Amino acid sequence: MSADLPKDRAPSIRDVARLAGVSHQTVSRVLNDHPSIRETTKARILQAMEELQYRPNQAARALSKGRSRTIGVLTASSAQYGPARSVAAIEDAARRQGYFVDTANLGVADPAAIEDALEHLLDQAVEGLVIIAPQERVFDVLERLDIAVPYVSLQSTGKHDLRALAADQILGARMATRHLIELGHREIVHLAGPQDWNEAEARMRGFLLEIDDADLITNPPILGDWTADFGYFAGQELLRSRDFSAVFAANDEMALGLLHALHDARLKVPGDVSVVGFDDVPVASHSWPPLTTVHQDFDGIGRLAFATLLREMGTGTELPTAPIAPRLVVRGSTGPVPVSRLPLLKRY
Amino acid sequence: MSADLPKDRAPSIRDVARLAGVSHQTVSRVLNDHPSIRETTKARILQAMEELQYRPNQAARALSKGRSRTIGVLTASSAQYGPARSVAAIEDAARRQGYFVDTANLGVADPAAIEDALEHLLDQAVEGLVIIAPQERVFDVLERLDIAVPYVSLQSTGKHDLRALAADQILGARMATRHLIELGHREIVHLAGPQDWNEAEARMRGFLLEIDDADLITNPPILGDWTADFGYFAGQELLRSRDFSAVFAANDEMALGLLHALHDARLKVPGDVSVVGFDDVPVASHSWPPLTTVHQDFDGIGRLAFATLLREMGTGTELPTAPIAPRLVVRGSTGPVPVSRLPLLKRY
DNA sequence: TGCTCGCATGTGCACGGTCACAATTGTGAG
DNA sequence: CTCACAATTGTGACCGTGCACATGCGAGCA
Repeated sequence: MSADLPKDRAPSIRDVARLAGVSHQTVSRVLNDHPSIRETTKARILQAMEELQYRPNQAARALSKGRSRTIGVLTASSAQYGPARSVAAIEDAARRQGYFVDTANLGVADPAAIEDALEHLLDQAVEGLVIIAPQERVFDVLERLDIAVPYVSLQSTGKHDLRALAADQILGARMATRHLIELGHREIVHLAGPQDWNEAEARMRGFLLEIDDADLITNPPILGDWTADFGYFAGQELLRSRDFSAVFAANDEMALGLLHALHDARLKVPGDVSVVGFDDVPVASHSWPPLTTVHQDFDGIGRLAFATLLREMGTGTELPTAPIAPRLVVRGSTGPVPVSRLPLLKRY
Repeated sequence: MSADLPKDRAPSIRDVARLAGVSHQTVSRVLNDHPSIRETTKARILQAMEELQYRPNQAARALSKGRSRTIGVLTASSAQYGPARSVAAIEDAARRQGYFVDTANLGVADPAAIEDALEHLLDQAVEGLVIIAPQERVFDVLERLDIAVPYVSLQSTGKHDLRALAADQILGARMATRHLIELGHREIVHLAGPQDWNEAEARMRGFLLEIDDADLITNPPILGDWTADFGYFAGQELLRSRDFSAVFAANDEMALGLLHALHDARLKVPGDVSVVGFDDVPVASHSWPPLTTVHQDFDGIGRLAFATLLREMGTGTELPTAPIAPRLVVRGSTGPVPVSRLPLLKRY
């Protein structure tokens, strides 16, 4: 029978100590797995904890240790498949290590909003940050605020690569582009992501590098906003104005919207136009035709991000830095360049 | 010029107090907007804070006030569009009110994992919980643990409706089903979600109610797992074994997978088969044909969930409880029952 | 002038842990 | 049996804030 006088507040380590007939410090030792404690004492204390339904107070612990065991995740458009998936993986990994995860979402990404979200996370005394809002502006703010905690970033580019973890976007884009070139396509359009997104820029760079290596020419890419709606309208526009036999879209959503526009125009995919996406979202394999795309291991990236952050934070075990390779998944939306266009090719 | 002796630890209110020449309590009053403070004093303190880059310590505040200003979000499959969207909305609303959001993801949903995730959140002394893992098991665990904090649940059903906030799933399902019936369909198949998901059950119930009201008969629904892959395989199976002219899928992903199977079989949608989904994910309007589906306002649901939780927690202002109505969006995947099937209908 | 009252501010402790250090008990060798 | 030393346990201060309760001070009033 428990003799707990309901003191309305949660039981503390001293309450446990009293019940077990020891000092509060001994209880603390049990909590922290201190080596020298007599087994019988430990058992008695554990039982007292059980009886009182004791639960350690994280705030008190954070206060006295000066460590919050919390990491912050800053995301943009976290409703998108890739980021959402990575966030879930990070949370999972963090929880396994006893860390808490605090998230802040960026609706609009103007500097004020970014700073606001960042301040919010810093208020919580996070020990590290994961940035999944890979926009250059975010890094500018990060540098300006002179953040005291380590951070890593998902999705990479240029100057911040030391802290960036991601599938190699440039390589992925090159794989997609080369695939189209190998199928004989010469007039390839790139439907890019928003310019201020690092990964959009990296994919565009990969595309241009590959085009260049093949001695092809291309029109300037179309700058989109990642959405299927944009892909649809861009497709309508393209059909009206340009001559092309293949499109490399910077993500699957835009590719799917594009597919819609092509269907509307009664064009055959891949008979008339080939389409490649990027990400390999779950429905990509069920579009009509199934979408050829570049697969990324979002879970793996998330896990790796947390592991790396842990290392940066000084805790955590060293782990082999497995590079994350993107993978081209060839499905039904790409095929040889249409025969009708072959004569045209002679021009090049 | 600041005269900060770098004491390696973050500045506290006492440091600010010393610099401003007041007591720590006066600084605390500034932080908490206490009414009686001389303007000049307040200004002096604010400047001292600025100079020291002072940032209040949440852990200390939580400890002394006994309030963490943190809410917990328990999600299952948070990478799915709807939940991800609602979570983002919740975080946004919470941040606006100065609350922190701690998230725990449920990979597998066995009771041990549920309890684990819940314990994790409770360890952080959350003041409220939002459950977006609408599985009956979760509520069982919640009841068993006898949680001391208020909670609300997204997606509803039966016995927990008092705390449930969601678009009316039954109504949505009825709307989708009625739409098919009004188009003349009599052999309608329901591709349901996993039975242990409340919303899957609600949608199935809505479907059956509407079928019943129209005096139709139907085969037992097929129990799926929400994925497009399942929709695809279910479609192949259906084509092999059953006679039907329309399918109501419990979510868009399964509907899209089903569409794929129908395309593979060279069937026309909606010429041969009509398909309705549920959720209205962004790509639903760009499938081929564009998917008729039931739209839910995930953002609104998330915001309402947080507002309600705030009310339950005793803070927060009363707000009009706007019921969240789902909305049928008719697109290209549904049409009149095929002429070829009309004679068959005479049987009924 | 003395008293009350309200504003502005200060003092000291509590919150629930951890840390550094002291005290006590147990163990084995000589 | 005694002593050195390790194992185990206890004591008190401290982490940064907020609360309860003084205290000082000027204004208003009899």
